[in-house]
Amino acid sequence: MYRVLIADDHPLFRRALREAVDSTGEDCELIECEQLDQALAIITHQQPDLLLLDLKMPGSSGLAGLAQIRSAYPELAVVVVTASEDGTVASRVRQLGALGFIPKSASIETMTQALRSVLQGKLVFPEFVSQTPDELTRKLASLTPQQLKVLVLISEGALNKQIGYTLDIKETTVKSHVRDIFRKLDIINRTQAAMVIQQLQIPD
Amino acid sequence: MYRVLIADDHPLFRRALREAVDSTGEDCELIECEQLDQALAIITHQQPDLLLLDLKMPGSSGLAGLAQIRSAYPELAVVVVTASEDGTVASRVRQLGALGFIPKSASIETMTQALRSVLQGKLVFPEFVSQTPDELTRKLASLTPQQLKVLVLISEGALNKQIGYTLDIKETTVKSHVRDIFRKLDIINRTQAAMVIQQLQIPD
DNA sequence: AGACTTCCCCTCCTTTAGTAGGAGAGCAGC
DNA sequence: GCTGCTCTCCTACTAAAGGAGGGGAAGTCT
Repeated sequence: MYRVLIADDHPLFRRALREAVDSTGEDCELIECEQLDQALAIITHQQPDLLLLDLKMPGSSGLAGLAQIRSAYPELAVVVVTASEDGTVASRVRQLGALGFIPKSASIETMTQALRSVLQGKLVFPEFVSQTPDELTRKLASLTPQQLKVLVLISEGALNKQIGYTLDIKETTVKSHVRDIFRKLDIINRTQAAMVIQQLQIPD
Repeated sequence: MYRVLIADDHPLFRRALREAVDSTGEDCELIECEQLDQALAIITHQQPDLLLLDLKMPGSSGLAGLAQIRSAYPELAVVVVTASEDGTVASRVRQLGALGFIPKSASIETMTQALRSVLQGKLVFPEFVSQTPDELTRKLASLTPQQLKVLVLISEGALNKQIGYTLDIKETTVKSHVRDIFRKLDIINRTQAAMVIQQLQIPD
């Protein structure tokens, strides 16, 4: 009995994913949400076994969300389902520890088969996915969950004080995180930090 | 007798553009360059009548470069030639005052015809180009040439001091420009300024 | 000539950012 | 137990950013 969370802002596509999950023949309880922060809340409280994640959702499009989830819940199995066919995106998804990458152009049957493979413990990625590690992704994966949260808020133009308020920590703590982030990403100020996140966005 | 500057980093495509210009039947002197800063230098010193500009060149991909050129040399005729087929990009190009938008997928004959039309004073844009003004582009177009230079440097993570050194102006002057930029763009800090530029990047 | 814009520079001031170094609590794994 | 990691918070400091306001020079446009 698996608990599966589908995170996608598109209702029709959620339906397609439901079908694909049902067709695997596994006994699955389905949960759905439309936004990344909803997904994070559900993961915390309901502890699903598998997450089907769209990379482009309102509020947070890109790999930062995946990095946050993977960092905070390393035991959770994640399969990325996205409209992007980009090879760079797929290999970064792999590097961040996702178990599969399914293009939205795939048929329901293909998705079903891919999900079956993942549930059997196999990795499911397109052949063209590069194996060579990406520097940027590697650095991103080295950040702790809290550091990723801070980084995302920096990239939204937030002040340290605002970040502290949002995460309910002191501004001095924020500064500590910021300094550690700079060191890990090998940058010197928050403007550059913001651009790291921007580079991980998924183009429309 | 027209002086035409071709700014594109792809040699084969520059050749195609040369052919297209030659085929117009106009008497044209051709100049070529591969990077945006080269283009800016050539415009300053050789004062071409027409610029064929690729949006994606090493160093500066996106609409910021076009905005800089349009702002600094409003009399120069610019035709954007790009691999992007995106409608948003095309309408922004139009809003920034370019005279034409030619997809790289077009045939040489199509390009030739488009260039003829532009030389006759016509605007050449795909039909799907939206007419409704884009807020972001409107704000960007309101910046002075120097402010655009400062904005681009901000988006590269440069300090005010570095910007002053690069543009050979005092840091206090940089601060004045920065403040004016914030007011025009309706933002409050340089991190947000950097993301404005990032949003105008051309996706790969 | 007058109005206007742009650019440059200035002072004075407050706030924010960033550096350096340390330290305690909690928690997982060995 | 011990180690290591993470998160938290602290002090004290320097550097950078940002706000308000003004002023002068050069050019353009009417």
